[in-house]
Amino acid sequence: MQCSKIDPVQDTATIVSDLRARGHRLTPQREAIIGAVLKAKGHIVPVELARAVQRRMSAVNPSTVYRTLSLLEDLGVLKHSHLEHGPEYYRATSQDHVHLRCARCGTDDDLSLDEAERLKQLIYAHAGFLPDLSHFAISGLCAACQAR
Amino acid sequence: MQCSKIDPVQDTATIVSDLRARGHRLTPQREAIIGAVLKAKGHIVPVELARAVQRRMSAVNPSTVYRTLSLLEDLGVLKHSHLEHGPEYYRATSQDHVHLRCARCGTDDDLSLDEAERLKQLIYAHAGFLPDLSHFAISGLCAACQAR
DNA sequence: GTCGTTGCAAAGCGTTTGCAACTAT
DNA sequence: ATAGTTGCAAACGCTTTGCAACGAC
Repeated sequence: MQCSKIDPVQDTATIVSDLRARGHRLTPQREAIIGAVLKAKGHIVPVELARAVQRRMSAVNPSTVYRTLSLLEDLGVLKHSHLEHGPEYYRATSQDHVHLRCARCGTDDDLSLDEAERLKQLIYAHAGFLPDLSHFAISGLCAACQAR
Repeated sequence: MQCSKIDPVQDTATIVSDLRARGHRLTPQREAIIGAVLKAKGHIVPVELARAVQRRMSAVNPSTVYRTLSLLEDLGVLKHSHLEHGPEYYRATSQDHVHLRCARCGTDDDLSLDEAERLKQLIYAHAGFLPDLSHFAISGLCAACQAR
């Protein structure tokens, strides 16, 4: 229930030395990609990053971008997210609800309408942002799987 | 621990008559696909549904499944979700945070750590489900865009 | 010079589309 | 008989992979 993770500032220098410590090399392409990654706020969508990098550096092959992203994941600079990969369609009749899916056992559950409403309020209280909860999935661990 | 879902029952019969009302036809393939859609709880991932249908009915072409899903969307049986399409990677150093993205203007915002923590608590209170908020994006409308 | 890295091209996967054959009505 | 539907094959966009050339060290 804690979320006090210290956020070590990750600068190019640190990443590059981690890279070298593992016997990897710094190439102009990697420099550009790392730069783009650090500049990105929030999430990183591979295709978009690939395009962004290519805009700055004429000819970086997409495969290089993909390979570098996965290298950065190995180095611990990036993490892969399965969270938002998912559903494409949902039943039109279903009311706003928040779907909970256990990442380990795959069990699905929903917040009650009341709980969903409170969640909505909580978010709305932040600068009046109105979330679209018409369909919403949150990944995590169910009680049973946490115990294991 | 179940929540009260008041899911207006959408049965095959209703869907089929809507279908016909629009001048569409009922084929064995569509029957199978509709059956699978109704059986699905929660979200529907096209590829998975396609495979599920093919398991039951030897030779349904994937394109038929895709076309039927989009037809069902036209009929209002399904809705398309853009919500969870997105990010693949996120910075490993970033703290748990909840990302808010305005669907209209694209502005990004984050809940404060405190707000994120309360959101986590709220979800945790439901059957002890521990959400993974390490990276999380919620779509909706920012205050400015609601006004427009 | 070594060996990690790159670009290229080909292949993979999910999805879309054109078209001729089929079939529910 | 008349459209709406289907399967097939081709095409598409994103991603991965094998391989030879390249270049950081």
